[in-house]
Amino acid sequence: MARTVGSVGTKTFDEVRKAALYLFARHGYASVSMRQIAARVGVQAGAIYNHFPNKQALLSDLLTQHMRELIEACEARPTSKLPLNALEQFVRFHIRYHIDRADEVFIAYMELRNLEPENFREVQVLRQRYERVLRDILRDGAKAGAFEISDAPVAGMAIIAMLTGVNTWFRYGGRLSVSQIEEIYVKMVMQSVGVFEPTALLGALMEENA
Amino acid sequence: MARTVGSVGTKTFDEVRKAALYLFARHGYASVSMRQIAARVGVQAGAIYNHFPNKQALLSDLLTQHMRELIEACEARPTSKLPLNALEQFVRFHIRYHIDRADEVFIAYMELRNLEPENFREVQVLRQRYERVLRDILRDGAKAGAFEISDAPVAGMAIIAMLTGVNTWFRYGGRLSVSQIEEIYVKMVMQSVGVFEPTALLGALMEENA
DNA sequence: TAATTAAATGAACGTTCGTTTAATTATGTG
DNA sequence: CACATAATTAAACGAACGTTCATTTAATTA
Repeated sequence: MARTVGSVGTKTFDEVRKAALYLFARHGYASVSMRQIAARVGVQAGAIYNHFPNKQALLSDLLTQHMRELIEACEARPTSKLPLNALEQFVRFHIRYHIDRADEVFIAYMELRNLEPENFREVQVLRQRYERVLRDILRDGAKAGAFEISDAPVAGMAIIAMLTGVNTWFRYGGRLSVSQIEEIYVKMVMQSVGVFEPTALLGALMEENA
Repeated sequence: MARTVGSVGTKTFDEVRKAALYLFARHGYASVSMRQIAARVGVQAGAIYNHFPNKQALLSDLLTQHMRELIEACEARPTSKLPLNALEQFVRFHIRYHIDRADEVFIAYMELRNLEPENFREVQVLRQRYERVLRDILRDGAKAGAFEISDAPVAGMAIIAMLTGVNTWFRYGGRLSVSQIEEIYVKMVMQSVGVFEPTALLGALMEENA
């Protein structure tokens, strides 16, 4: 096997992905050498080329794979017909997923510019598909009078930025639990779109984690 | 002059800073070579070392300088005693400043990890001083009953992430003007902390840009 | 005008980079 | 067990990296 991302799922393939993810997230794509990745796997640099044609393919694989899994998980999330509940469910999903996959999320934002044009476009399309989920919830909710927002696209970008920002400061073992953080963000997002009364769903979950 | 950041304010010094800012923002610190920076200035790579001792000092200078100017501008912004107005003024300042200095803001977030420990700490201290401004507004406002927030530190980080996120999508000449974007974000932030009625200040500015 | 200093050049330094190649080892199938 | 194939190693490639340095050029001061 050589010159292509083909040995999917084999032991070394997965270990190379994992090592690259770890190192890219901590030091950045451009600062990490193939030799460093190989050393972390316990192998020589040349061995990586049996699983990935080059360094760029390794980055591209990590990013597109992450975006695909994000979308897949997002489509499998619980969703209500009520815009209000749908938004809350999206927020909970996004916060949880982005805390669980901190490294993947981080490089998906930081290393976009190190993707060659074709790979960049592929990731960009996937990202836009994800952002559209929230934008549609907001648009439908605004149309139904459930939300008080000036502009659904901007509101969507603002909310995603707010939520994803949790990754820049959250660390396990800190002052707040994941559940507590989730509640804080849910409340802020709901309020930001003009929803002030706790919903049944919101109220029940706040009791649960009180 | 050599081996130190000493030729501050000279022509080439400023041009090197500007070229580095431009290139770091677009391609990332690690991906930009001293030769590329020099070429953009119209000079040979060695000439840069008459103004900066090394590449790291160039990055560090850009980041600390940016943070200092941000804090200086922040301290010069209009500020009300009323938490509600103070928050609105902070939001307007932050949005404007971060749209005006897109490149500086971008590298201040993206290239932190490429700073050596000592330089990193310096920038981090400045960043925390800035974040504290918003946190104090939120804390005081919450104490006075002006805001409906669960946790001032988290709310502060969430709001800053939301506002700074404008840099990832805003481009001049787009669908919305800077003023319109400012209004949208002001409204979202005020609502996110539980403020729903347009204030006098908010109302007046919305009229102005209607 | 002469002396001094600053700035820039152009070549070179040692090192590291991503990647390739030939030889060797491991693996799995008849 | 033999044999084919896949995986890995160790060495090497040319290119590019940050940085240094002797020297030249330009500007300033004496």
